[in-house]
Amino acid sequence: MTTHNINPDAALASRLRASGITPTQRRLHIGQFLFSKLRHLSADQVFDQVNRNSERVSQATVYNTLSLFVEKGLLHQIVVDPSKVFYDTNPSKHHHFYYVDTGILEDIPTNQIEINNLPELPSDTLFGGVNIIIQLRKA
Amino acid sequence: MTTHNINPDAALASRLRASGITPTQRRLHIGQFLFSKLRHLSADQVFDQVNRNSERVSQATVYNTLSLFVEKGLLHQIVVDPSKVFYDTNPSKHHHFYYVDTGILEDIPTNQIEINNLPELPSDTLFGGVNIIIQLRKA
DNA sequence: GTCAGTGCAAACCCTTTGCAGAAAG
DNA sequence: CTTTCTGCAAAGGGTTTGCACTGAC
Repeated sequence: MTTHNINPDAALASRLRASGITPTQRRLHIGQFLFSKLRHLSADQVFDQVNRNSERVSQATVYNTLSLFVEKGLLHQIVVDPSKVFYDTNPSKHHHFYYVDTGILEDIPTNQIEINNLPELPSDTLFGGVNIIIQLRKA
Repeated sequence: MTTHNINPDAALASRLRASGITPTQRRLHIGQFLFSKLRHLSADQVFDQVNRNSERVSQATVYNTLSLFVEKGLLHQIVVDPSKVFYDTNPSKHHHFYYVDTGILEDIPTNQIEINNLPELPSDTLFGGVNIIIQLRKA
């Protein structure tokens, strides 16, 4: 069967193409790493991990690729504070716990949280999303 | 009456002392400007405004003072994204609208918004606050 | 007089950019 | 072959820091 393909790169390549991204070697390599599980990583962490093995990817390419993936909707960028920016591979709508002491960001399962009495939006405006980050500290 | 004082600096000085801040000239000057009304300003905007008249305050002092005021609870720091950090003089608990197109941050009145089904916090953690920023775009 | 606060300029961190060489199609 | 991508290193923006001077008390 021609549509069956056991090469994970091929699957990812299709996914990238479907999002309008040319599947280059570097992007496939970064993508394989990112999308192998749900993650919350900084650009720096991605850079380190992606250069663990023989493969070599520059900082510029890591930044460019992450921005591109965000722009095309494959990743979400989560800003905790100016020096804490994470890239989240969980594609579903959800919010986050941020552990202040450890600097770890964690998903809050989608539908647990619920916002009521959302104020009326000012006229001539459209809802563009909500970011909710719940900060947690050691007990 | 000895406790009556029409000098606004004196009132602010007491306020700063009450928060454990030595009321220096620079801090009073920055404080007078900030606390004269509800504001959402970047460090840069504070620097500009505070240097409008004869008074001269360095960048370092503006940054130090803003951090000190945040640490002592007189201001809140609102992070929209890494290059959009605001200092909010509204002391009450509230959330924000962020106008993506204009870069303006605006308060959502305190009690309008309501979060339900807050998930149980992981064990050994304390609630450390929630940040909610609702992004708005032009209709 | 002592300790904290301030200004200046340099240092910093993270991210972006310019440009020449490499890869995609 | 043409266009897009990539690496390198330099530049950029916003914030912090080191140090000598000034001000608070």
